[in-house]
Amino acid sequence: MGEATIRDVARRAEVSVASVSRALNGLNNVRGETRERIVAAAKELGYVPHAGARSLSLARAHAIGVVLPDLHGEFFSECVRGMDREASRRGYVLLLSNMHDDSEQSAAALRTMRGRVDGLLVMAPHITPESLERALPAALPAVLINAPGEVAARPALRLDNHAGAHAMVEHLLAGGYRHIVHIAGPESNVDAQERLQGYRDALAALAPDMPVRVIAGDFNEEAGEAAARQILASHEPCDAVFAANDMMAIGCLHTLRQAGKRVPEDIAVAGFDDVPLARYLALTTIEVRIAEIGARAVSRLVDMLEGKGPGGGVELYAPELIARATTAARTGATAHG
Amino acid sequence: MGEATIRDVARRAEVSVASVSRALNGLNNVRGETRERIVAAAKELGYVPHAGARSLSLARAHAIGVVLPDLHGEFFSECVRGMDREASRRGYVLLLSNMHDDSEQSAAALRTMRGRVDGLLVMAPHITPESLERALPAALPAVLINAPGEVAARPALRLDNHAGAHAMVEHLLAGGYRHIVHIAGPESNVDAQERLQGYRDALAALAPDMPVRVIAGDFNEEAGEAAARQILASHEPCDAVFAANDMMAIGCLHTLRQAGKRVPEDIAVAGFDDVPLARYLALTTIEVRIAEIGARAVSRLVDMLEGKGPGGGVELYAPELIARATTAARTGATAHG
DNA sequence: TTGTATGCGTTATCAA
DNA sequence: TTGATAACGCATACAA
Repeated sequence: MGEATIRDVARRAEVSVASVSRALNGLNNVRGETRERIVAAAKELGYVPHAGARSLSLARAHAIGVVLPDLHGEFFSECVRGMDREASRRGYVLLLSNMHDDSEQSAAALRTMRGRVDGLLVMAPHITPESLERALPAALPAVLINAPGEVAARPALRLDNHAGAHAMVEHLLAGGYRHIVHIAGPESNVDAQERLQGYRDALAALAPDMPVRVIAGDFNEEAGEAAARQILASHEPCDAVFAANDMMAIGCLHTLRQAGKRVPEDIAVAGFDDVPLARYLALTTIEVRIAEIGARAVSRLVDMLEGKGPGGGVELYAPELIARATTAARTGATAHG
Repeated sequence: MGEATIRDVARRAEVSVASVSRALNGLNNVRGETRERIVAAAKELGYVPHAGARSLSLARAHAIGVVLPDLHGEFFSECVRGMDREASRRGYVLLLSNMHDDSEQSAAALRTMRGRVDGLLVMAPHITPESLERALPAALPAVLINAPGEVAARPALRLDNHAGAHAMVEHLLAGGYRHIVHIAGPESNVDAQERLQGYRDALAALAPDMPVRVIAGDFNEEAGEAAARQILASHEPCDAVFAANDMMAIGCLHTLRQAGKRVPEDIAVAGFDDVPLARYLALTTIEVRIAEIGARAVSRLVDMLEGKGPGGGVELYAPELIARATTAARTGATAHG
């Protein structure tokens, strides 16, 4: 009942399995006529090599394990899309596993990868370096994406959140905004941490006299709405909001407008990520080319696997600011407002 | 250098590999004291079973191959998320492969799955049943999602596009709209075909005196923009547009508004899919619970693999209409206009 | 150029 | 209760 094996092909072509293997793998030490017979037999039987057996024999699975957290939709798919594109280009398959917040589950996810993949791509913005290092099989090559801190000299790709946040604060100041409030992401999330720090540092460097004001959030839209209500209720001045991601910015935007505020005339709003929604709402944000990062991560990992590169080092990806209507410059504003 | 194998554990515990296998797999025919020694040795060596070897021996990989087309972002991720959730719940891993339009690549994608997975989940709204049947390994259980036609009695999950489109036309007519134009999706896409047919059938059944007018599209925003321009330039009456998906509806919506049309006062607009954007633009649409479909597909496949179900048959998923502002009822409208 | 035999890491069968 | 050993499907060193 099962599929044809290499032995069936050998029998049909009246040769040994070794010859079949050689012929089908394109080795040159096989006579032309023999090869033809083998190829014909394989075709007739619809023979497809058993990848599992093959990888056991070769000690290469030509598969890459991908461990991602529960990302926001668009982000997740774009990342996987970029990875898949590069992986299939280089002859690898992707083994996917969502990593849930539970670090126990994460470890289990990593374990099931053993013996199925040649290397790992791990995005873990919320796991401590220590527990990540513990869960990561030492012998398995891995590329880390947006992991906090340095993990055991593993090659890593990181979004330059700090630079992005810095650029955004600079942009707002240049537009004439002075009292910039930051809605932060989850404290345990390294992206959120770096964006917050970028905000702080930019303010300290470019407008040291202006107040630093941070409202806690969790990357969800509701947090943005709550922050907006807090800002509206407060008596402290605020002419611009910089949220740590677009979803919070969007929630904030809506709540402000519903309360009768004009954006950006009364108060500017900016986000981070450039989700598709951002374009439609004309929300100023920071573009994160996540698909590109995913593809690059695969490329680096495959280079390692094939001994083509040293692998080491952290690569930083600079995101780009997309200025839109929600932060249009105040009339008469100058760069040094 | 490599990871510890079962033999290393056996050596360390001073038992045979057979005992190690038994102990670690929870068989009861192993003495308590022996089991403890084995477990201890495994832990000390950080032993993790080699899934590849295991699946070769068991003839079960505990992996599911997922072949998806190049879906719109949110759709793709939601689908995979639903699948992953159910798969990990039932102890399976997902092997992912984007299937590009090229049917050659698709066949290749399916081939690389052989020997790695126990079953297949295939979403192929744009491949003919014949070529899909040809590419599908006969011996591999598979569940089809939104595949055109019946493929070799494979169990299938399908979105009831026809019912969704029908419901939308009914909704528009009830709102007092009479001249409803449909912007179709790609001709080769079965979802698009069914939505178009639903539109035709609903109109024929509920408003046979009203004109059927279809503008060709391709599911992209630009097609919606082009359709809007066509509608604006035309002298034929049109008070509602029903696009085969949200992206085209959104493109249409923007172009109409930019041309000074009021929506829905001058012309109503509706889509299909309920992408996140739709909510923000208050676009009436049809909600497609794609994650649920993905999870259900996994569930059915695993049932088949574990002999728990017959598997056969086509399951239809009824989508739900989400009425929003872009199709608000005309003042004074009645259900029978 | 071809075939034989061994190993990849596991599980399962059969004896002991 | 344990151990030796034959699969699983393939690739490859070595012989012929």
